[in-house]
Amino acid sequence: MSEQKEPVTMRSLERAIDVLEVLEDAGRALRLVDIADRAGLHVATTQRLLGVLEGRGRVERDGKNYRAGVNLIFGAHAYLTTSPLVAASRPVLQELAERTGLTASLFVRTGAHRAVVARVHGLRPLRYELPIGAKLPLHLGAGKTLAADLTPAELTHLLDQVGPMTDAEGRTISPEAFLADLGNIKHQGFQVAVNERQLGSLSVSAPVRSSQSGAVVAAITIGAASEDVSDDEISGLSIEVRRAASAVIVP
Amino acid sequence: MSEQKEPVTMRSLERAIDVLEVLEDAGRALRLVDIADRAGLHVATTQRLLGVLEGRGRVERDGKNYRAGVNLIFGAHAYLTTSPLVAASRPVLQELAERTGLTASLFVRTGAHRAVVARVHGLRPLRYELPIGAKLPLHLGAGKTLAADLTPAELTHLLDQVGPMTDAEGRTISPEAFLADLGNIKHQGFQVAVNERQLGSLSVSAPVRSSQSGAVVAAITIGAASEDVSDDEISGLSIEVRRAASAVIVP
DNA sequence: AGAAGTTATATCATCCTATGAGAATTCAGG
DNA sequence: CCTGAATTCTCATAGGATGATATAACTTCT
Repeated sequence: MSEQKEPVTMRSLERAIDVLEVLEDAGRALRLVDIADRAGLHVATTQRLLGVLEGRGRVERDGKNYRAGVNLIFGAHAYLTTSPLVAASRPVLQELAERTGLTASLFVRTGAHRAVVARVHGLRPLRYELPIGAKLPLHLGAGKTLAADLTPAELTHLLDQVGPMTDAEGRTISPEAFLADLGNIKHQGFQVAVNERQLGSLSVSAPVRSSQSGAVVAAITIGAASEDVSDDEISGLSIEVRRAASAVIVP
Repeated sequence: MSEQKEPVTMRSLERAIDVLEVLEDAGRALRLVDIADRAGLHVATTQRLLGVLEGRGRVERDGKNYRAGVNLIFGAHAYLTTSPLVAASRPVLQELAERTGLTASLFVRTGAHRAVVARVHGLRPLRYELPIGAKLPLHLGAGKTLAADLTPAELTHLLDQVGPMTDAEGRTISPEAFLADLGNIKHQGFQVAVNERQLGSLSVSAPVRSSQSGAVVAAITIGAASEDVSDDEISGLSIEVRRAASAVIVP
């Protein structure tokens, strides 16, 4: 097997995206050398790329510090307003938030991470803010629901991409424990996470599947402060979440 | 004058951005030829660019239809969390929304358009949704507050970039009327707009200026349903908005 | 259904453009 | 003020992006 037709490639464009990803992941303004360094590019090349991106409003700078530019906002808007998945999920999240009173979210996997792409607050909002567009790991909370569907090969690849995994309490998660967890989640069809990504909070997640391929394309999650939810409420919540997840029809 | 040092340029990257902009402005999935057409590129070139962008999760496709991809969301998140302007404005918008009970927004100009980059709802929320990332014209509503600071040369350029201008009621706005409006706004230091972009709604805007250059870098606006605000309330609101706009300290 | 017209995908020789070394300049900080 | 580091600029070269062309897959007619 594997007569993999090699993917299309364009060096300059790939590199421009590398630069953007550096800025996106940095979370703060960076100087030229830092960007060049992190992207693994020559300084002159990096400068040229940044120059073009700046000219197009996709990068901004204050003096010598570069950061993400305003025009990047239109891409996100376009994604959110044209994605069939997001459109199909919105009413479902709405109803889920109403029925449970909790905050309902939709996560999408992208590479070795996941993104929050939709969110509806319930009556008891969480005290921490998790804005649309946040990039989160796959080994914590709802992430595992997304990871559970990966092939062994993809999992191996993921494991050495992310390096050592830890939870909110700083404890190390061994690859074995992680894989065992994924197995359980896959078997159960949903997942409960307590104090994983965020201390004092709890989440219940279930996978959203493509109606034709059956592949997991997203996860629906409800989140709450640990103290707001008793142990015996959880099974009821898991039913709600699973129902919601399967109510999303995505082609 | 005009010893303009010509800007850095990289054909392939510029074209990739052109393609992205086409998708961002389309508001729906497009087919290959349409994209090539709108971007003014050869089909083969467009296909190659889309292939790379898709490989990087910045474009997605269902069959033959291309649309914006998930990974674009991280760029917006990065902009919103690292822009000093947005950070400085947030608490001000918060207070403005509380004091007036109306929805307070921050707009930034980019080229011949403006973007909603921050928004805080007051007690009486508007009935139409204007999500973060929406791209709006400069000739309506708060747009004019941003346009008022442009140089004559930039205005001329703007005018033939946008073509014929109309308002929410479909009436044509002549360039002369537009320029006259800008003059008034510049002179007054704030702006009231009724039924301009959205029928039945009203907005009051004021410019946010850079503390060193004095240039207009953004606009703060409060919006309301026309019926919720009486004529004599408006001058009070304009004071609030101007105070808010000048309370934003941006380097 | 079948044909004509579109659209998408694949291939490849050519020329143009991105590249990175290097020099010049500006900046930071001791 | 001086020194090392970071940024900006220039340019020859190699290597990659380009688009004409060809083939295949879809649409849309009659």
